[in-house]
Amino acid sequence: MKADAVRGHLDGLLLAVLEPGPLHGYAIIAAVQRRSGGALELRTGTIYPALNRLERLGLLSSSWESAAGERRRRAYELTDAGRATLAGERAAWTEFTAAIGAVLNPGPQRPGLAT
Amino acid sequence: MKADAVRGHLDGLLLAVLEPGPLHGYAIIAAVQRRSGGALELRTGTIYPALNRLERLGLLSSSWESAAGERRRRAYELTDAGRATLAGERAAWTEFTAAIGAVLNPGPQRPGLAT
DNA sequence: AGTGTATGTATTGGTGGCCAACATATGCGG
DNA sequence: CCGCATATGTTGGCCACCAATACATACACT
Repeated sequence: MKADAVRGHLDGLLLAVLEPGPLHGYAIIAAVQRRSGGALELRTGTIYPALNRLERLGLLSSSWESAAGERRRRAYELTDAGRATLAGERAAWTEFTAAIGAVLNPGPQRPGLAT
Repeated sequence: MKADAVRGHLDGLLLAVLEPGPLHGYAIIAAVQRRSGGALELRTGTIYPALNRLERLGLLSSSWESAAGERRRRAYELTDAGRATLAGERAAWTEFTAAIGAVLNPGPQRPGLAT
C-alpha cells in the first residue's frame, strides 16, 4: 500500500476505530493496522495533528488517563457530533467507491438499454 | 464529491476510460463524468499533464487527428504497457477499498473464530 | 545502578498531486 | 461578425499527509 493512500479518508478511519470505545493514540494506530489486515500503517505525525483537529471540531473529546504504574495516555472518545460525522463519512465512502469503481470497472455494457 | 477526490487514482481512471478505444482529452473528461454518473468532473489542468506523463511513461501513445472541418484533436491510445498497468491499478484499487472498507465497516465480529 | 527496549505523545519541514485560473484557437449558428 | 461550445494547454498555489526528530517513562535484564 503506497504511503499516501489514506489521503482524504483519514478522518473516517479515526472516527471508525473509536466507535466501539475510547482509545489512545498508539492504540488507534494499532487498531487501524489490525482492522486493515496490516495494510494501513499510520504514523504519529499523521494522527496526532488529526486527532487534535477532530477534537477542535467537536467530533472527539479527550481525557488524560494516568493510572498508577502506567505512562500517561490521552484517550479519545467519539462525541455525538463525531458519530453523526462518521455516518456521513461512511456514506461518502460508498459514493466515492461507487464513482471510481464505475469508471475503473464498468459493468457489462448493454447497448440500447442504457438509462 | 469533494474536489480532491480522485487523488491517487487518476492514472487508473484515465487508463480505464481508454480501454475500449482511443479518445481525445475532452472526450476523456466526458467519459469519466458519464461513467461515474456525473460524480467525477476532472479539469483540463488535471488531465493534460497527466496524459503527458502517462505517455512519457510509455503507457499511452498519442496521435493528432485532423479531419477536414474539425478542430485538431489529439487522440490517446493504450499501449500494451498501459494495459498491464491498468490491470495493476485495478488490483491496487481492490486492495485499497478492502483495506479502508475493513476499517470503516468492520464486518460482524466473531470472537474466537478469527483466522 | 545503569542500560536498552517498548510504549507513548508531540512538532517540524518537506513534497507531490490535484485544482483553479488563465491563455489560446477554431467551427458553427444566428 | 459575434458569441458559444469545443478543444488543448500552462502556471501558481494549497494542503494533507509523511518522514524525521525529540522527549519521557515503565520495565526487564545485568
